[in-house]
Amino acid sequence: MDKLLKIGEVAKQANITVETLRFYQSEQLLIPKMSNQSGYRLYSVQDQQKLNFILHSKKVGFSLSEIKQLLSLRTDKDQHTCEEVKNYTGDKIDEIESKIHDLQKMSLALSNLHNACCGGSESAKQCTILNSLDDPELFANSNNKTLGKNHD
Amino acid sequence: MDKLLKIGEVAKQANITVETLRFYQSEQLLIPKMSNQSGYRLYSVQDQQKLNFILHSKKVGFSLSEIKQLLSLRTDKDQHTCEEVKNYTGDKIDEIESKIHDLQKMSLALSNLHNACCGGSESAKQCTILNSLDDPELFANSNNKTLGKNHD
DNA sequence: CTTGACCCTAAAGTACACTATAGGGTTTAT
DNA sequence: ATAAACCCTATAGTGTACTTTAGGGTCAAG
Ligand SMILES: [Zn+2]
Ligand SMILES: [Zn+2]
Ligand SMILES: [Zn+2]
Ligand SMILES: [Zn+2]
Repeated sequence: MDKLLKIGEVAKQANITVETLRFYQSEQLLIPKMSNQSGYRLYSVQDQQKLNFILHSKKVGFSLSEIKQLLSLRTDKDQHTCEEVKNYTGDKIDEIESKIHDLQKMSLALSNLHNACCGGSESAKQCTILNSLDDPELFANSNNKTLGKNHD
Repeated sequence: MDKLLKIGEVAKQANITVETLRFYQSEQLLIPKMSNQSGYRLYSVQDQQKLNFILHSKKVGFSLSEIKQLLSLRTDKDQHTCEEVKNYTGDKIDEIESKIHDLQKMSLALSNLHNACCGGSESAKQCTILNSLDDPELFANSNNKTLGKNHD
């Protein structure tokens, strides 16, 4: 019933290498059970969910040691007080909200560039609308200026 | 009129070290003008905005080489066609939206933990509500389960 | 019963993003 | 005019997160 996958199958599904999975084990991030007749690693569905969390967290800029702490909130509850859990999660939530905010600004700035550009095969140097936003949009603290379309 | 700051002042404002700024120059990411009487680096307001963009982009998981490409959209327009610009920005926007999505899931999962935990000084092992969410919330593909409050 | 695809450990090597060190010039304030 | 506080270059070293190498076991298919 509890489907266990071997390292190669997990790696393939997650689009990472088996070496990365062994590395995560050596770092105590994701510890599968080991088959005691073959010595092979066997990953449960929960292990695969955990791996998903690791990969998504990495993508948005968390380090492996931060991810380890996040995972330990669930796994090592008895090592923390409720106060610690509450403070830590509160701080992380703030951090995440700030990342979301930064990403929304970047998305807006790039959308302005994207919408302004005609997408044709000529040099973007000629793209006057692209030229017209020559100071701010891509940078932080940008304002929400909307632009028209097309060249010249 | 154009206020130029020395490296130490810029570093202090951005809360990074002068070595990092010199490193960014060596990587062609942020190239200030050099005073030709003292040989000191002089950073313009635009340079500082650029630095802001670099720092915010880094925070959300972009590598220095990705950031360099993003910056080059504005700086080296003549080296790209409109088509390239449009495709590149389109792809980056998708990537950013996906990061936002992941962060929103993490935020929700951590908020559930945060709201469930009483914040008291006892071991979180005792925190039955924290115990009750013992499989999914923190992990990817989580669903939006809302929890009550308090211990026992 | 062997061959190929897969798995194992241990240890060395690599890419990225800094960080520190050595040796020296510039500015500013007393 | 001299000393603290700042700046410079060049180069070596560090931490993180893998990646590769070397030398073997395991397992399903033919
Ligand atoms: Zn264009
Ligand atoms: Zn165009
Ligand atoms: Zn609690
Ligand atoms: Zn509690």
